[in-house]
Amino acid sequence: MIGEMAKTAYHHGNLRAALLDAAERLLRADGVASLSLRSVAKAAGVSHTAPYRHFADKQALLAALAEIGFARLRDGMAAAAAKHPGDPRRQLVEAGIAYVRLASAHPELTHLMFGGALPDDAADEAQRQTAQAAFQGLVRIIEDGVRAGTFVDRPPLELAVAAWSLVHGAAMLLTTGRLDRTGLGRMRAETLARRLAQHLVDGITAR
Amino acid sequence: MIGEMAKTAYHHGNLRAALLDAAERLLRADGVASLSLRSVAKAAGVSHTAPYRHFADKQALLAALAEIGFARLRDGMAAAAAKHPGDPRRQLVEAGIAYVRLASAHPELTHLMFGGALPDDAADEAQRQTAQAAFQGLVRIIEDGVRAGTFVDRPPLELAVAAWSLVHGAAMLLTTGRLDRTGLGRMRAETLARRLAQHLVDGITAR
DNA sequence: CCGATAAGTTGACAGTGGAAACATTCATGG
DNA sequence: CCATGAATGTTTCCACTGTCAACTTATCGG
Repeated sequence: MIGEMAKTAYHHGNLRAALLDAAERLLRADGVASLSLRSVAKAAGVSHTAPYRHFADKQALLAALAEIGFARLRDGMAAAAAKHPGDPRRQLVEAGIAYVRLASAHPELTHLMFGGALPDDAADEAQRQTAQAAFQGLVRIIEDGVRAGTFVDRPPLELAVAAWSLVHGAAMLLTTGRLDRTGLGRMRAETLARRLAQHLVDGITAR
Repeated sequence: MIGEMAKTAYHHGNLRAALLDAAERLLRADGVASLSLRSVAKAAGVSHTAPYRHFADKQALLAALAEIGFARLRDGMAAAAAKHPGDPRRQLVEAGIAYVRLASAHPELTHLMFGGALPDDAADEAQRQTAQAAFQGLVRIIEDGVRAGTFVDRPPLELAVAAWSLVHGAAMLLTTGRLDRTGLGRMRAETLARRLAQHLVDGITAR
């Protein structure tokens, strides 16, 4: 522990992490619309331009926050796969549940990650890679399932996109309150996810 | 044509519609992040506070814009159902295609409608009803299919939410560029939608 | 015709993201 | 051990934003 953690102990200690932490709290509390760089700085106890020593601009901070979310997603996918080794169908359902659960536990962060609030190219390379890794968790489950003959003989990518779309759509509809009027909005996110995922698994199971 | 169109012909002609039109153009061009009320007003050729004569605030204008999008979605769902009368499976696939096509034709508007940019309660009652009507298009297709024994005997609402989630997720992933790295991103939206929808239709078809 | 009112304008204000110039602190090699 | 340069943080400033209040103008019903 000589010099490797150099970045962490300057003036503030570890402002970068503190800013991301404050930003996530404010995001959860007030939504992305009313999250200002200045409020983040204030919450972290620094001046309103201090963040610029750690992030190129506001978008960069939000992108870093989004990447944290993608990393959680990636870990959730991996954990779901590890939970039912050798059983791709259960793995897939479990992954779907994890996806929806994470999203509904952090709705505002999810909207930041996927809502297009990052105007377009704001996604840096690191973020894209982390997001890709999360998706690969699904792809791997499905590749295994196709190889084992559990799932239909279709391009695994296509099946993975179908699965991803389903759980992603459910997550987004849930977290934006679009299901509130349907009577299913009050269902526990996990329960809903399990039922929806099961329909797709039925659809892609080899017959 | 005496007095019923009273609201349309004052000073500007029909500023409300002109504002929504300008807003949609700017939205498409620059994204939601850089869409300012002032730029909308300028594009419509009026002063920067003129919009307040027609919308309570910026959120209200955006909400009205979103409702236009939901109305298109509702009409698209209805048209898809009308295209294959008596064949719920094709109706459902067609509805999915229409959904994804509309979204990828108007990505920024889609993000406005679903991305959580309207902070929370900004959805007025009219908008919620229009959105609900769009969803009902799906529900009706599925109710018919369940009644006819085409689809599995599950609550139609549950099946409809599954279908909605799938196409909605596909639309969001497509329009946020999340599929670009997968190799399926370049596929025509309609083709992708058809394949994905087919998997779900397979899943909910009675066996 | 005329007054009420809807529609649009002008000017102000606080809050925002960001740039520039300045100040402070650290970590290190002479 | 300490000066020096880079990393970190602050102050000040600016253009722009959403919104409010007060004002002007066009329109329509009596």
